[in-house]
Amino acid sequence: MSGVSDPTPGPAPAGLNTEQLAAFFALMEVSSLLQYAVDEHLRADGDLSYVQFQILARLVDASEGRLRMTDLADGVVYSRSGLTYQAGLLDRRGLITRSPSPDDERSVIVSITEAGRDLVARVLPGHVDSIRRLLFDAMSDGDLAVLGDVLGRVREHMRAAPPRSARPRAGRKTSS
Amino acid sequence: MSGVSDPTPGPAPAGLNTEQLAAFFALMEVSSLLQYAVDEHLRADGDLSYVQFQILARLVDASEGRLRMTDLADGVVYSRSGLTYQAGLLDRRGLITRSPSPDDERSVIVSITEAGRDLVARVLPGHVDSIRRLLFDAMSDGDLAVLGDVLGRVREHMRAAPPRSARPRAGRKTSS
DNA sequence: TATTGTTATACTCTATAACTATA
DNA sequence: TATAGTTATAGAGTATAACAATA
Repeated sequence: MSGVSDPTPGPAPAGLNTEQLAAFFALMEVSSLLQYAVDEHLRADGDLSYVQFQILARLVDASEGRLRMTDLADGVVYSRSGLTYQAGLLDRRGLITRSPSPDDERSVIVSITEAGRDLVARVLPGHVDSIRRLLFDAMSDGDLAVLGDVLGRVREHMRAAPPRSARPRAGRKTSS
Repeated sequence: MSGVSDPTPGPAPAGLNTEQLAAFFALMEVSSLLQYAVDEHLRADGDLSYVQFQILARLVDASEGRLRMTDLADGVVYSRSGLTYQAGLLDRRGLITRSPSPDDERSVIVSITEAGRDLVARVLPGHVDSIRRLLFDAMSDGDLAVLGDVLGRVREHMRAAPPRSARPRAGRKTSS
């Protein structure tokens, strides 16, 4: 990576040092492999993409297994149309249902069905297992503590300066 | 995340503990946000996807800016057809050229062009900058050292038990 | 027979814009 | 006017399988 990491000789003024570069590439590769493995497991075990699993998992954890579309979209990165697409797929499979909200006629309440809960329950052990095998079997308790701490702080930092909300096309007021 | 992290009361026999779960989610979110931001920058600055940038960056670092298709495919996760697709895009834009290898008539040598090098050079500062701002501005030197160390070990662990090479359809001998 | 790479094809996913309906 | 959601549509990306050519 010499060419990219250090395109010009010298003290590399505004670039990343070797250590930073290595950490960045390690992070990208680890997350990529993890993403790939998790996706494959969910697909094989329950014919679910990671996104679909996330939606279901969110609903499982939600009060009474119900959330508005907008609340789901806020968690999963997607555009609203993307969520509608995924919700359509899950709905068609009987894993969720959608109904108009009594409080706000514009809103749609997404509810997880029994079949949805069952599927999550069926898929979860293998999901968790693959994460443990790939990720946590390679680190000590101390590693875990530090990793969680650092990544937690980085996440807060990133959320504070959201990369994707930079151009709020419609909505996402700065609460001003 | 109580429902997912702890579906049944008790000592959670084969599951992940709270700390592991938090670390996992932090990792997934951080890498997702980072991926998103980096992708957006590369797209805006040079009309490149991250994959395309990776291909070009690899070529820049390669001896004389040349690599075989297979070598490129080994680094970038893609299927061969996927690489052919991406190479076609880069070729069309004059960022790379492809020519038959003199050594092995089956192989194709991919070479980065001057335009390709220029584009990488033009895009690199912003790329590096966004990584630093998002990732490294939120951590101390000590954090960086530990993060790099842990992730490096995890990466080795994952490479040792490759998730995607589990089903080598054609190729990828275990060198036995 | 194994390897390298391309092509054709189908499919999944995502994003944009236009649209409806309610607040 | 702003918000919630859907639809239509187009585009990028990926995977599979069939294929040709060379080792």
